[in-house]
Amino acid sequence: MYEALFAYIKRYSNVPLTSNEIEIIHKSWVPQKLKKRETLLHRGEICKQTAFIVKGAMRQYSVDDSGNEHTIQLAIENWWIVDRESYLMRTPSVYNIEAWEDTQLLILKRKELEDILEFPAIKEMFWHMDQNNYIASQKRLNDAISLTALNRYENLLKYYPDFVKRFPQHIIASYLGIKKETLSRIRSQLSQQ
Amino acid sequence: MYEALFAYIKRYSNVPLTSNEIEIIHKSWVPQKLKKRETLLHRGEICKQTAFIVKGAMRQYSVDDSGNEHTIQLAIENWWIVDRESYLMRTPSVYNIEAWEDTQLLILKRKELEDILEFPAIKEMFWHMDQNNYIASQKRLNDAISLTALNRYENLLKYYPDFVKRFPQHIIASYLGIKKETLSRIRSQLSQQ
DNA sequence: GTTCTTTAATGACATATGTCATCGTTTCAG
DNA sequence: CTGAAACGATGACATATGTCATTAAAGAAC
Repeated sequence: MYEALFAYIKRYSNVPLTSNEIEIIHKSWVPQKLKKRETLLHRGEICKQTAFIVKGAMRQYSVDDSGNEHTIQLAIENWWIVDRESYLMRTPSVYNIEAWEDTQLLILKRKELEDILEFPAIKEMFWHMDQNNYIASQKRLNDAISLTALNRYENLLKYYPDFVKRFPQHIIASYLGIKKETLSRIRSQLSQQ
Repeated sequence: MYEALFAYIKRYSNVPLTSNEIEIIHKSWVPQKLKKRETLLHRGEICKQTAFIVKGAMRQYSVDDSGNEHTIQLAIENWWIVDRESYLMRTPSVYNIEAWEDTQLLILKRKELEDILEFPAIKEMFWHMDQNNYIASQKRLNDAISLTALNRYENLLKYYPDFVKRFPQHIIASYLGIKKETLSRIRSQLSQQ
C-alpha cells in the first residue's frame, strides 16, 4: 500500500528519509477506500485532505449555473488529487472530487501537513508536486486557448490514453471543454480516416 | 530598485533574511532594462532567467502553425515572468517573452538559482510563487473551459483591470482565447447596456 | 434473465465565433 | 508636421460548436 507513496517521494527528492520520518509518514497518511461515485469533496466544503491514489480513478469538476459539469482534473494511480487552493488557504472549494472507479487512497489531513513539512524530503516532494502541477496546467491552458477541439482530443489520446480508456465520453468532453455530442462527432470523423 | 523584490520575499516567507543573505541576493538578481517590444526569450531558446518586474509590462505568448499568437501570461509590476518549465528543466521553450512597455527587471540567472535556494526564505518564496501560479492557472483553465467569451472578459475587467488598460485589444483577445474582432463586438455589446 | 440506467451515435437546427475586407482614428518615428 | 504603422469598429458571410430530440447498445441492479 505505502510502497507507491514512498517511491513517489523518492523520485521527487534527493534527500533520504530517516527511519523516524518513515514511521511518522506511515502514521500521517491513512488509507481510505471509496466506491465508484463516492465523493471526497463537495463544493462549498473546505478540502481537508491531500490524497495519493494507490489504485483507481478520480475526477475533480465544477458545476456551472446551467448545471453543466466541467472537469478540471482527471487522476489515476500515482497521481495526487486535492483542491490545493482550498486545502492550503482553508477556503470553501468550488469543486467536487469523486471516485470514478472503486479507489484506494492514502490521505494526508491538513492538520498533519504542518508537522510533516518539517521533513526536507517531504517539503522537496510537495514543491515538485506544485511545480509539476503548475507546468501541467499552464500547458493545458495553452492548449485550451490555442488548439481546436479535434487537436485537444488527439493530444489527450497521445499523452494520456488511459484517461480516454477509463472515463466515459461525457467526462472526457467536459475535460476538453466541449459537449459530448461534439466529442462523439470528432471521434466518428477520426474513425473514418 | 530592490525594495519591491525584498518586500515580495518578505510577504511570502516568514523566515527573516540574514545580512549575508541580503548581500548575496543583491548580487544574484541583476537589473536589466528592456524597451517596448524587446524580447527576453525567443521560442526555441532555453529560458535562462527568472525576472521580477520592477516597472513596466510584459507578456508571454506562443505562435501556432497559422501564425496566430496566444498569450499565456500577462505581467506587470511585482509579478514574475519566466517560462518555469524551460528554466527548471533546461528544455527549449515554446514561448516568446517580450516587453510591452519600457520595463525595468531584476534578473535571476539559472546558474545563481541553486545557491540562492539554500536560503530558507528564498526557497519559501519560490514555493509560494509556484503554488500561487498553479492555483491561478488552474482557475484560468476552469474559466477557459466553463465560461463564455463574454464572461471571461468581464472577469478580466473585474480582477485585472490594469491588463485591459495597459495592453491593446488584440493581446487581450489572445489572452482570452478569442479573435480581436470578437472582443471588439463583445465590448460594443457591453457599452450599449 | 429482465429491467432500469447509462452511454454513445446521429439528424435538424440554433448560436457563437472566426474570416476577410474596409474604413476611420490614433500613435509614433523621422 | 507628416507619413506609415498600429489599432479598433463593423458588415457579410463561413465554420465550429451547442441544443434538442430520437434511437440503439452496453452495463448495472435486482
